[in-house]
Amino acid sequence: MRRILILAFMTPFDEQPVTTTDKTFIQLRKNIVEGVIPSGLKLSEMELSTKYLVSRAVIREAINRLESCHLVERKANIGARVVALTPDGLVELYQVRESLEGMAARLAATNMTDEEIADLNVLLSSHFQTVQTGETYYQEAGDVDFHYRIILGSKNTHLISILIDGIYHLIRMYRVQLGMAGPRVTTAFDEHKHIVQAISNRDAELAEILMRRHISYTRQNMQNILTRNL
Amino acid sequence: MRRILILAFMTPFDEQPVTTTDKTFIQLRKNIVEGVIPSGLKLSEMELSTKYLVSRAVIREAINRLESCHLVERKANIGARVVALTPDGLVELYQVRESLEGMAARLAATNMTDEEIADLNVLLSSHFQTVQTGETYYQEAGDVDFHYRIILGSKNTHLISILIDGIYHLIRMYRVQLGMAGPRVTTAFDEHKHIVQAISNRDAELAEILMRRHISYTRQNMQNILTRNL
DNA sequence: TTAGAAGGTTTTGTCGACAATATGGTCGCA
DNA sequence: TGCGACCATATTGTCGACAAAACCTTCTAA
Repeated sequence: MRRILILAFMTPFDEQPVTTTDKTFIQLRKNIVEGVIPSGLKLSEMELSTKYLVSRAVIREAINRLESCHLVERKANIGARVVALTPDGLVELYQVRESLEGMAARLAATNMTDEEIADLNVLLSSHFQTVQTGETYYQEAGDVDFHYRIILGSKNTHLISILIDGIYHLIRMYRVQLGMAGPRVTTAFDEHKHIVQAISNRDAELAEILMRRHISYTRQNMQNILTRNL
Repeated sequence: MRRILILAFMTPFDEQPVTTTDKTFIQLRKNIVEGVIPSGLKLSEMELSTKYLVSRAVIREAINRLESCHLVERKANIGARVVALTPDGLVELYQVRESLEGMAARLAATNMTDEEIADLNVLLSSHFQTVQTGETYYQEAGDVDFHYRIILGSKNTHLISILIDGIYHLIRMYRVQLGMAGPRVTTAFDEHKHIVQAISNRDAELAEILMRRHISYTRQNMQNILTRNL
């Protein structure tokens, strides 16, 4: 049930949009992450308000939220534009991600309930099956779900907020727009497995080390693709 | 010149307020951090707009920014209230801080220019002198300045943003409202000195270890005071 | 020809009013 | 007496218009 939502919208978290601003924000974010609104573009409030059939106030508030996610940059009296994707930016982003998700894995090894860990193992099994079928879209969703569960398992609200509200959409933006369908998916599975084992053993230090290494590999992989494409 | 600003407003960074929203946001943030607007209070948009002599739209946007800093929590159709300060929240906050500032110190050891490191040593010396005079207000400002320089020295925009825009005001809120005038100031000086030495030697690993330890000590100190006060 | 100023145009910032939702109190009923 | 529905009130969400700032074009002068 919950996974269906994940696959459908790729916004795995119960951020139920209640106001029109919420809906507009989520729609804009989706379009930016997926490149429908291209990187670097100036966001005109008037234009967007006619396009999305809402008032300028709604657009303004949505843009403010996008700025909080670091998906757009805003200058007073000038306007907002979608962030540029650069190799340096990718490195900076992954430096932060490595540190924070390493920490998340460490905390998760201590703070996840036995039930949550059991669920994580179930997820890993189902992930293993889809890996064998070779459906990259499902793999991507599975990967995101895996990381999200560990982040939530840290039980640290600040950490969760920084990662999920703050940098995960940007990570996905790099992935999608650089065309990372991922030759690394199958190898990443083994890394996931070892991380889950460490968490199951409540080995916090090892979980952190393995997670950092896992993300470091991912970064190297992305950098390779990035330089190859340039 | 720059330090005068720091001492005057305790907002050490060139966030020049240009719009009235900027000014209102900064004013509200200051009042929340310093407890003039008490923790847990509901923020009424109408009330604030009459109090600060600006329109509701300005207040709304300011509140949105406060939410981005995690200084208020907002619920759709209900409203925003100032965050509560709890022992658990403090621990979570410092877990994140330790990880991120440790990383900042590591990156700073690599990325700071020789000139910036020289400036940091100058700051340390002047800090040493003020420590001897025993002026806690200056000491606090000096401490903040020290940490800010290292954070900026990391040259990682995400890290800088998360720490300075995101969690530093909340840290200061805990400090101010728990009355941390700080018996730890003088001992902290030695820790600062060793961190600067590591950075001067371009020893990234050591800088991270020392910074993490420094922040861990600070956390323990605050937890002691917090439990003592309860 | 180019640099700079002036004015018109476009865009963002701010405002007050209306619509929709939540809150609080009262009444009725079991 | 206690619980739930209903209505009045208050608060937030959304909108369109006005004010102010940035931009673009054109014109002038060195």
